[in-house]
Amino acid sequence: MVRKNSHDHLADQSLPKLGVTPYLELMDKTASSSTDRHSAHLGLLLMWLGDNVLDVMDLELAPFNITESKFDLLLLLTLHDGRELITPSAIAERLGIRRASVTALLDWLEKRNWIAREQSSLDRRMIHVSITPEGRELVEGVLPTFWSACSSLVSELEPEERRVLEKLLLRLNAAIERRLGVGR
Amino acid sequence: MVRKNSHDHLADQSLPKLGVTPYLELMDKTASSSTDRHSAHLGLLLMWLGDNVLDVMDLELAPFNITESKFDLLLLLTLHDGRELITPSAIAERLGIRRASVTALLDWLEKRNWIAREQSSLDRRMIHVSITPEGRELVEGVLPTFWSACSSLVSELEPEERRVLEKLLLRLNAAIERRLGVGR
DNA sequence: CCATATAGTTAGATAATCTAATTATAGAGG
DNA sequence: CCTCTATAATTAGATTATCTAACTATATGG
Repeated sequence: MVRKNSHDHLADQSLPKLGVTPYLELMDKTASSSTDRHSAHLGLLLMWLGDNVLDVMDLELAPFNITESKFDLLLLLTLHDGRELITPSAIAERLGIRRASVTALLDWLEKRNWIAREQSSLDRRMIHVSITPEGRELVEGVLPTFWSACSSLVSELEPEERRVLEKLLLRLNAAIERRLGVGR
Repeated sequence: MVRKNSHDHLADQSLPKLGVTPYLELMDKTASSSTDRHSAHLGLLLMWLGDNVLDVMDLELAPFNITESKFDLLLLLTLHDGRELITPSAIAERLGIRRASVTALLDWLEKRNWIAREQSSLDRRMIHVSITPEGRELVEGVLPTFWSACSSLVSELEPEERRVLEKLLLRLNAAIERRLGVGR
């Protein structure tokens, strides 16, 4: 959600950076007694980081005129390509959104000729969604940037630190996916 | 972005969960030679986790009929309250969005009487934005849930692991904020 | 063969963003 | 003191990503 575009003049006025301290003071006054302060502090940090991470990714993909969500869908189609019949319903279930929302995404991608819809001959209520050669070409063009953007997120850390972080994030993510009922 | 609401029947058809392996295979084929595979893998995981973390937070705040973005703004006003003059321009700069977008957010919050606008007497082009007693009341009502939601994100980990994670996330976040030119 | 369930779409809404244009005010230079 | 330009905020109009509810077409079980 955070984005800063160049032109359009910004205010001279600017708010001083508070850092995390005022948040922690507020937490002391307002958190339930059953809430662990250290955990909440870490969770807050994780949320801020999550926000920033998604901003970086959208910023990196912006030059390709595609958002992370749409690219994610094309990647899904790429990875399942040829393996199973992909329907809008299945996509909706996987992405955790409504079928109507998938229709909108597919309309957008189809208009650019990156995906194709084909009526299933077995059950004519169903639509088979597939990525087109042009879609595959786009994905191929974007992927090197995508991977380097992923990698740049953690370039700050030493190899050993990355191994430690990976173990921790895997566990956190598994727990959260269980909670949300999603998963890739 | 991922949300699953109850009613509305979902497809029987469902895509098998692929896990991370096909992503890594694809990475081997499509990443630039200068991209470190382990880093990219970790970054991918960080992005997925970021997405899930934001979903959890919005899900936890949903019962209060406020989104994370709007709550974030109210929190900003709370923390700066009385300290400095807060203008729409300053908010736009801090949140990394345009002034026009801030106008829309403020309209929404003002309609609910959670913030107030007052023309500055020093420079009558400027608006002083402040949180109202009702706004403060809302924030107080939401904060216990907010902190417990933060804390729940990392409840999976042991205290020692949390300390390790905190050190790593602080460094990652500092680097990313520098890159995006944002910060709290 | 009909009732009901399912797949997908359409219509219409909301949220969060954007750009470009507009209005009002401030301030600087002649 | 007047005018020009810069700045603050808003408005108008657009896009993206979501939602719910209603609709259409098809399948299937009794």
